[in-house]
Amino acid sequence: MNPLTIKVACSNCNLRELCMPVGLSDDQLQRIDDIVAVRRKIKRGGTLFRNGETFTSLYAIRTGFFKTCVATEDGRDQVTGFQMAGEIIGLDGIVNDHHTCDAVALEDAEVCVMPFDRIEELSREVTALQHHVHKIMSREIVREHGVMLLLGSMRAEERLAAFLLNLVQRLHARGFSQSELVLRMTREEIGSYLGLKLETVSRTFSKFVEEGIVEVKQRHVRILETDALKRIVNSQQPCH
Amino acid sequence: MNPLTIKVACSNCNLRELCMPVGLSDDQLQRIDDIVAVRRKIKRGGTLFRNGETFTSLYAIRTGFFKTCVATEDGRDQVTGFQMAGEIIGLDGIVNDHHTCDAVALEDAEVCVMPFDRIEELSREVTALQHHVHKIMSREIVREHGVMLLLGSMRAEERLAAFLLNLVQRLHARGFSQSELVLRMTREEIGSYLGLKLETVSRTFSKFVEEGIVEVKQRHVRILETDALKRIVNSQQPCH
DNA sequence: TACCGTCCTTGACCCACATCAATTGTTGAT
DNA sequence: ATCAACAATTGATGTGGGTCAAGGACGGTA
Repeated sequence: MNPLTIKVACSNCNLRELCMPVGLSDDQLQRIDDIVAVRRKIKRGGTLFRNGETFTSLYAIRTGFFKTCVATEDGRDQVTGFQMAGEIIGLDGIVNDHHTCDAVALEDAEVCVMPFDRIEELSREVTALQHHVHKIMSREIVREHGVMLLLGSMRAEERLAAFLLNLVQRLHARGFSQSELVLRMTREEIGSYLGLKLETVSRTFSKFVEEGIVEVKQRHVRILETDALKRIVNSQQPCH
Repeated sequence: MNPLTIKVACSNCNLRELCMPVGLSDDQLQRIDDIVAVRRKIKRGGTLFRNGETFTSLYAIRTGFFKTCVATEDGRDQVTGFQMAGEIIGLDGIVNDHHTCDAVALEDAEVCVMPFDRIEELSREVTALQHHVHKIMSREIVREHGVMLLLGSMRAEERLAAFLLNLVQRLHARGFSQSELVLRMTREEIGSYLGLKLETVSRTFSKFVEEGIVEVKQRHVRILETDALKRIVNSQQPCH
């Protein structure tokens, strides 16, 4: 259940500026260190938590890549997000003390386990942490607004373009290329996230390739024309 | 800008159990009273806040009905939610100190203005309030997961059925009928929320009427067969 | 090197919903 | 009471993306 666990600290973590508030004193940083009880490794395909499981902690992704997905009783499921290093998952569990989605590792991953009662305790004392927690939750709400806009009003090409731009932008913020990326998820998972079938995702990739906007070799994607993707996203061409 | 404002208190508000944590001491309740600086009235069609405006406060709806919507640069917009008495809006503004959506009153409304810095201040001292704030934000995240599932994987009938069930359920929790409701929004707004065109919403209503599941007279809806709606929601009938 | 399972691509066909258009019902202002 | 503006319904037609099906590419394993 709880395979490899390692004791560690945030204060010297290179992802600190992504997970934690900035401008903390040494003393405050020290206390936050104590929140991260342990790290936990998840193998590719393994789950960090599942729908229905008791909520105890938030998780900061240290390495690896996750998807979160919700399901209906009748078996359909929907990918609600893809998360990468420095991002926080588990927020869904706070309301009812139970998780309402699954978090699945798309590659071998490692997360920092942050017991939520400890977070609440400390954020009563460290104002910057308190505000940071609020911001993280608000950011998730705003992100989901964007997904709703995408699902509710965009065409297939716009969705995929927006998806690619979002991914490279986040990767770039982590020091990776602005134009090249390796998809960690299948076409089907992309499709689920974007409200499309995997065939449509594949066809849309092919279309972008034909138009010289991207190069695609399986999961390796190189963006040749970022501007073209941006133009596609807000083109509003429900034509006729 | 700030039309009618009235000084009031939560402690004797009949919506208390919807907005506020339960089981507070008189002392704590007293202090929470002080958070709600003023109330504010919004006329039908007016906006509580707009995309881009500086974020200062969360708002608890006392009376009336709101929609929130986001927009793309190219003019499309997407209704992200409908909010009724006892619900909290404005959470989107926390991340960047600016609102990222519009909140529009669909009927004359009144909200309690809760300055967010005061909320943070007091929730450092009142644990129950702190936890309550976290729950409210988490609830919104979970709600949006549900909308993503709806937009990403449901058919028109399922979407409308889910929408109606969700509305009556929330109205019922506020003491209204389980089977009868008055829609405060247009077909177009419903469509925007559900990722459908207004004609499709209208046709789907008509279909439900033909099947004897509901009665519809303009915005008055009477649900005759709740179970039928429930069956439609998780029918997973992408046919054969 | 061969085999297998998984993932991806592509083509042919079809349908749910969008689009376009005409009409009617409702509300509110004068 | 009349009119204008808006909201809702309904029909005819079109199309974007779903569905079904076949084959190809790749990675892991023996």
